[in-house]
Amino acid sequence: MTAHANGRRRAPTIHDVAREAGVSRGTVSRFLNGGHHVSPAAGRAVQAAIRRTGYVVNRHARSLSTGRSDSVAFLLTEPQEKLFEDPNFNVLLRGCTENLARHDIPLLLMLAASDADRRRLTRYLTAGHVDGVLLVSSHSGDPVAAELRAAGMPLVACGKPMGLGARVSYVAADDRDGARELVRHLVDRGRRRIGMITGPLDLPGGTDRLAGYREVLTEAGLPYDTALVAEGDYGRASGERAACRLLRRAPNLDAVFVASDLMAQGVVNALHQYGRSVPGDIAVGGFDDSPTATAASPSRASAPRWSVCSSPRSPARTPRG
Amino acid sequence: MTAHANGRRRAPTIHDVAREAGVSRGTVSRFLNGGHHVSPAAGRAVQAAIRRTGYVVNRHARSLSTGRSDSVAFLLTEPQEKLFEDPNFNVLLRGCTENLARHDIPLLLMLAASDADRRRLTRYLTAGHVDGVLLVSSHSGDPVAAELRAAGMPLVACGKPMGLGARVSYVAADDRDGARELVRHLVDRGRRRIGMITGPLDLPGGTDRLAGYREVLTEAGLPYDTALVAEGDYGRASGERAACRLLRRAPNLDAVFVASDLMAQGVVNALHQYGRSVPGDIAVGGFDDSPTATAASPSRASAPRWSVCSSPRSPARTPRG
DNA sequence: CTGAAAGCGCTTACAG
DNA sequence: CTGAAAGCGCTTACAG
Repeated sequence: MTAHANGRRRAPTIHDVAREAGVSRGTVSRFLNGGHHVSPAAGRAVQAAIRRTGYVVNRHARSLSTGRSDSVAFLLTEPQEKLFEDPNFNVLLRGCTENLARHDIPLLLMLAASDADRRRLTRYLTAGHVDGVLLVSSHSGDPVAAELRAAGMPLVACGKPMGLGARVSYVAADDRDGARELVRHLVDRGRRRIGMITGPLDLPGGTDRLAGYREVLTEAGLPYDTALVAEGDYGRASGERAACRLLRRAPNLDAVFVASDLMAQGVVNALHQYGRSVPGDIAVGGFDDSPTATAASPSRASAPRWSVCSSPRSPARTPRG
Repeated sequence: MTAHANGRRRAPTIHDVAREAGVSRGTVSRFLNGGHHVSPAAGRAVQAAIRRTGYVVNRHARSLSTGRSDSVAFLLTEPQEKLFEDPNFNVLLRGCTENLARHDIPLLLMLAASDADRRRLTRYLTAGHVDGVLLVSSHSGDPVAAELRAAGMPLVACGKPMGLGARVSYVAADDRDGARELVRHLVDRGRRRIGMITGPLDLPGGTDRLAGYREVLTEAGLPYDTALVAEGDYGRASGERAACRLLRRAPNLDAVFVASDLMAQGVVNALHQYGRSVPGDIAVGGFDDSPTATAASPSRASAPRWSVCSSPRSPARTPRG
């Protein structure tokens, strides 16, 4: 008696359930929405009727009536190759999907590559088609965040959004401390000439991880030598290039802290090409704790911690709130 | 005058547009749906009114009325770690999202890990919440395909679904020919002891790529030696293990055709550990043409072709069809 | 606790 | 070409 989508049999509605249960549609609806003000007997009747008819709520009708969409957007505002290449992205996407599914909230995946996309999507999102937005972007000056914020759209950013007048809630890795842990690990293993390949230094992930690195060196009584530091962009290729620069400037390197696992892969490639063994000659530590890293040939050493920061103005709230 | 989602100002409706344009709601709606039976003058008036009011269609209302949802599900029915690790997955996901966006069709991402998930999602999907399903799963005996098919849900599978009573449309790589190209390339480069690491041999991706490999060897007058063939599961780790087996059985190997880029990474790792240079001592060719591969240290050699196969019973159709 | 009824915003025959 | 009106399936005050 299941309802078939493409309509052989008309899908059962709340009306059918009501008739079957011998109650009014209002009662069925109340049962569906928490069962408040529904007698136990009526509740049982409705439940049975739902089972018999194979009723499934029509979400469009519900949304029209309530004004909620009961869905959330996962918005990528990027030159997307970067993010799709990033193993963190998958972890994030999976985690969001799974947890929303638990609340019966579908995840709409949206990509904004061009400015035209950005405008179109901002319009779409603020038109009430979703109840909230998870914003994922690597460059944190993203205008979309500000626009969505201005339109009053509930929003959580992944990564600390910089230079944003209106503050937004965000979730980010504890960059400084994660870096500290990893560099500390290298020091404890006896490494003394520890280089670093940073992320872009105009982003918190770049500066904060560098800060953690410097701190630990200082604490360990090791010199901070700028010849040992090179900047990358988190991509694999940039890691490879940065490693070459580092090797030229400091051939006696015995370890490198790399600000992303993806760059770390490039670093390992480069070191192999230069005939250095890893970690024999040079230890390599990558930031991210990504699946890629845990599976990579020299196994991982780090596990960054995560912290949730809610801005005072816009506390994280559930879409259903 | 933009409509704000969380309701400071009530979002403008078709009604507001009609009033503003001096026409009826029916005319506005007709304009919105292709502009048939709308005079040029009325069309202009409506267009202007839409701009002035900042009107955006309420999709829930539209869906309730039309019975269409104008959305498509991207369904992953897997032990998901596997797929999320697979670089092909991202390519697929991005391509689908981008192309659907062009038709204003949002992509709902859904993951089915457990059987409970599978039941829940099948129910959700067949309840008419989406117009069609893109089914992504690696083991092709997936029961979900059959269920969705039986419920009359428009469906396209990624990869050839095996052993499915009801045939479904699918899109798949041209496994045999892609393999042929790559192995031919290795032969042309003068390699003579070419090994292969296959995918699971109970799937077309496993058997067909192996078939392509055998064919080219035969054509090139090279012997087919089972000692040179090992089976993997497409994962990185399995590539590493298979490479070790191969090296033990055939130390004089001078090339390996690997049935996935991910396994190929594992192979390269293993070869390095055994002190073999790549591609100096041993050439490695991976199937997939994934970003990972194109960026990897020994650069790529292959580019599999794609073929679209529509089953006779269920021709691929657009959700709007 | 329960029912009758209005209303959410749109589309679509149906008359003109 | 255009308007008036019914209808999509649900929720939610409002009376009882």
